[in-house]
Parts: sequence; structure tokens; C-alpha cells
Amino acid sequence: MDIGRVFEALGDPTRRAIVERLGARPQSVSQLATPLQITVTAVAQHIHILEDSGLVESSKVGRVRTCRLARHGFDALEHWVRDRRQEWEQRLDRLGGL
Amino acid sequence: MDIGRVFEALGDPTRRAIVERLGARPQSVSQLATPLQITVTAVAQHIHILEDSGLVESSKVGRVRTCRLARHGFDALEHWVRDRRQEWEQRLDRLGGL
DNA sequence: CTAATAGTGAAGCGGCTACTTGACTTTCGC
DNA sequence: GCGAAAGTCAAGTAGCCGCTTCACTATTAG
Repeated sequence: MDIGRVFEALGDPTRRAIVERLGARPQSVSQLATPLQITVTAVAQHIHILEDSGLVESSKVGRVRTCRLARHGFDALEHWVRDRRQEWEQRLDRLGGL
Repeated sequence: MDIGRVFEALGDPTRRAIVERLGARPQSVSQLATPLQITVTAVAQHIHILEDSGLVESSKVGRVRTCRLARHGFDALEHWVRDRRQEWEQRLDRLGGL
């Protein structure tokens, strides 16, 4: 799971909006499209990117695809931030120790 | 400090590389440019975006601008991830309680 | 069966953005 | 002071990406 895909996914405001709405509850593609004022096709494309990044997963039942948040992407995000912060603090410690 | 700017900043692979290199130690603009195989001008543009996002800060001494990581952006990132995760777990709890 | 609903796939367009070039300013070394 | 080094600024280009349209499939409702 590539952290690059995660950041590229969340770099787009529409996808961030989708993620934040999915935080409330799982939703279908057209439910997501309605308040966003964009085509269902566009939403489907975003969902695909979000799935590739590991932030979202979806399953199709009948003709409805339901999308929900996934752990993978968020785990990767949290790890990346933690790593940077750790690196940062280690460097400050070394400087303090001089 | 807008979380949107943070994600847009980190959405670009070159800027992610800059951030990761700055994790090791503060560096000048041209030091950052060398291994990236891009112009000093391009790096300066990236630095500007990274500063706007709160991930990097820089100061110029003489003719050298030294860039280092900043806390603001990383704090914003961590908060955002924490909020999503919290929302996610709350929802799972509610489902479990049914 | 028919119509409507939910989504998929391919193809195209427009705007944004990452990067370059070239001219210029400021600073440092000799 | 002169030239090299470190950045900055403005302008231009090329490619990507978000979105649309249109045609199509699959599922559900009446």
C-alpha cells in the first residue's frame, strides 16, 4: 500500500469531501453524487482512485455499489506522520544533547 | 491552517521527497535541488507551497535560504486522521450496540 | 414486458500545475 | 572591485487530471 497514492487521493477536494461524508455512514455512488453537484461517472472515478489508495472499499449488491471507509489507507497515513514526527524529535534531541 | 493545503502539498511526489529529506536535516534550496534533478527555481516554488501548507518553514541568511520541517502542518494532518478514525470507531460502536 | 434506476466504459475537452528558460538582485570569496 | 554562487521573478509550455457526454449493461418496480 503506497503512501503516495493516499496523498494523491486526498489532494483533491472532492475526494476529501467524499471521505468525510463516508465517515458519517456508508453510501451509494449516487448518494455521494447528489450533494457534490457532479456526475455519477465522476464520483465513480473518484471512488476507484480512493479504493486504489486503500482509503475506501466498496461492494456491489444488485445494481447498487455501497462505499465505506477502509482501514488500510488511514493506517498508512498515520504511520507516515508518526515516522516524520519521530525523525523530527530525534533530531531535536541530538541537537539538545550537544 | 487549512488541511486542504496540506494534502495538496503532499499530493506531489517531489514535495513528498523534499519533506522526507528535510526530515533528516534542514537544507538549503540548492542542496534540495541537487538529488532531485530539477531546477533551483522549481524547488523554490515547491518550498513556497510547502510553507503555505505549514509543513515547512525557512529563513534566509545571507544568500542562503535554509528550509526545515514545521510543526503546524503535521499537527493538522494528525488531527484530521484522528478525527476520521474517531468517527469511524464511533459508528462501529453504534452498530455493535444494536 | 416495460420503464426507470444504478452504475460502467470509452473518448474528449479545458484548466491547472509542475517545470523550464532567461533576466535580474544580492551576497560571498579572492 | 570582479566573478561566481544562491535565490528570486515573470512568462511560457506541456502534460496530466477532473469532469463531461454518450452509449451501454444490469437490476428492480409496476
